[in-house]
Amino acid sequence: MSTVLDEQVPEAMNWSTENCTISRIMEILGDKWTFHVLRELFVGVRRFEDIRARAGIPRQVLTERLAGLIERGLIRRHPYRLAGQRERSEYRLTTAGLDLYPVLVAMIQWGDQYLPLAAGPPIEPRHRGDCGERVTVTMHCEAGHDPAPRDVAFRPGPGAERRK
Amino acid sequence: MSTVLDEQVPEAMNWSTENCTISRIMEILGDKWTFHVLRELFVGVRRFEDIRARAGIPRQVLTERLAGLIERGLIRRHPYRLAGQRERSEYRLTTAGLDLYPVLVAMIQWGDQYLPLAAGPPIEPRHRGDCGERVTVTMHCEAGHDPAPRDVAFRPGPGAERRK
DNA sequence: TGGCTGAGTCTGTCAAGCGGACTTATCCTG
DNA sequence: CAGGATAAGTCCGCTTGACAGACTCAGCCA
Repeated sequence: MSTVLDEQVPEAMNWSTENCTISRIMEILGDKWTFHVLRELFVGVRRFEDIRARAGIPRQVLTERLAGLIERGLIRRHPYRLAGQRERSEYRLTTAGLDLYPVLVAMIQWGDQYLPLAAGPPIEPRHRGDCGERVTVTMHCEAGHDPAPRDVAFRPGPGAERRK
Repeated sequence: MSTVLDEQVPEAMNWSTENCTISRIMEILGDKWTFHVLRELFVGVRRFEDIRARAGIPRQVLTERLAGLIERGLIRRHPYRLAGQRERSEYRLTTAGLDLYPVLVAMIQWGDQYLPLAAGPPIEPRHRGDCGERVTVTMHCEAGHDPAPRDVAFRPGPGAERRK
């Protein structure tokens, strides 16, 4: 069933994609290996060899992705020294990196719903310390509602630019 | 400043990455073009040529990404016909696709904080209809707290597998 | 002195992305 | 009916990046 329509241009067609927030984030995160690296750091694996072996990343790619994440300010190098060994580096999330938590939690939540495993979720975000309960993300608006996905829409904001 | 430590293995090292939820999602989303396509669909741009031109995707890549998203169930083809033209296809988000809203909102929220534009956000998630207020995501745990990023940790869940 | 180890660098191969040209199907106009 | 327009692709050759596997380097230990 196809409906005959008069041309009705979606509002978004008038706005540029040049400065879109999603694009600018994708410059940083838009790559599967970067996300694998972040996952390792989020679960506490911080050393080159450990990350490489667990995530299965080619060494060269890992080197390059770590450098990119440092440059973008999501992680920092932190020297450490095991007893009887020379000093080496590990990589830790900065505050900016840690603030990606809601993104990761939202993804895991989606994955648990749409790509579930018979055995249950392999990884769970939890409130640290005494509480220990599961953590989820929800959307809510400034008027205090909790809108469902269908009730949310992306609109151009003050920084939107018209297209040429 | 580096501290001398005894070897202390992060707990995550014991768990397999094979079935990790993040990895499985990255099979679907872990690619910058896929995200660009989703952005277009989320803002209401649904036709091949419009998506291609706005996102700057090579045609071949777009064809392939749309096919992948259909196969994964995030979007569906929907025939339409403009007055005086032949029938063509457009692409729409399924419920599974729409349920990525919290992920996109979380990303935009991060981007607005760490990659801000002088002119303000170019795109804003808003509650549709009468309300119209800005939408944000927050993390909260089942005990009713709203933990900060530093107070959240990923732990192995029931589906976690030990590493070989 | 020689060996071990973590953290890389180097090298050649191969798949993927890329821009630009071409194709196809259907509609409208003359 | 011929010709032109257009959306949605496909085809082509070039270049870039991923990849596996070998090699390097620095400091520690025996």
